[in-house]
Amino acid sequence: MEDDQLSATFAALADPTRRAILARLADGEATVNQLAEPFEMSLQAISKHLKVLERARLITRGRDAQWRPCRLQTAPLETASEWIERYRHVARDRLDRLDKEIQKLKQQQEGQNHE
Amino acid sequence: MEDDQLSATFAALADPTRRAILARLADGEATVNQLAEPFEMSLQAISKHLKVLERARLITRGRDAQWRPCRLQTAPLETASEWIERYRHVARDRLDRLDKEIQKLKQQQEGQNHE
DNA sequence: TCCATAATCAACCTATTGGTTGATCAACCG
DNA sequence: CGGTTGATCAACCAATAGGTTGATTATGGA
Repeated sequence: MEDDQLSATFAALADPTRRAILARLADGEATVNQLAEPFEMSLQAISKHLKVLERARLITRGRDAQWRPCRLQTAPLETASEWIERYRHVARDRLDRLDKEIQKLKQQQEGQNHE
Repeated sequence: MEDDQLSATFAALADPTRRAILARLADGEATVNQLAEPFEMSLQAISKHLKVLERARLITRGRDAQWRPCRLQTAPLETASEWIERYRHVARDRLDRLDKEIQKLKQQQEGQNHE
């Protein structure tokens, strides 16, 4: 896990437990115990996962008596998505240009055949 | 790093060196030495990064004499992007619904004030 | 006040990451 | 053939990840 924001976001997303937690939080706030309920592992392990998500700014935590409700933050997801889309599109556009060049070369070859 | 494809993709993206390599490959094929050139670290370290990217299916490698040209594969990027977008939208839609409910409650309150 | 509940802190353990250096393999070229 | 270049393999190392158990903190309720 690296120090920059984008690396922290992707590292946080690279664990299925944490992704499941985020998926749950997309439906609304939840406490630590509620989030831990579906998993086999200890509450402390979930607490550690939440700390990772918090440091990656993917969640924020409030205070309601002894409960600490977790809330999803979508801003880092947006940044991560933008990074991915950017390079997907660069690659796609490049392939499109290559395709056009090939078409052009084929046409030129056609022309030569007819001479 | 986990065994499932999505975890492997995100884990691969969680390193700035690997992201820079992918960014370079979005512009077209490159050999290991070409990819290593901008970095301070050893060629072997880059080779390891490429192995991570290959296992995550983010790149494929050909054979051209003693060169091993690397090529970007966008399919895993698409899957990763879809995962992120899905939960961003779930969260956004939920907030929209909450907003509408609040509007409705406000209107009801208005009505009561006028009785 | 005393106890139960929610959650975190602390110490520990094992496996993995991300880097190093040195040796090796594979292909071309004089 | 022998040397050079491109790249990987192997062994090693320090730091981190992801889990455990046990102790601790904070709040609410009888």
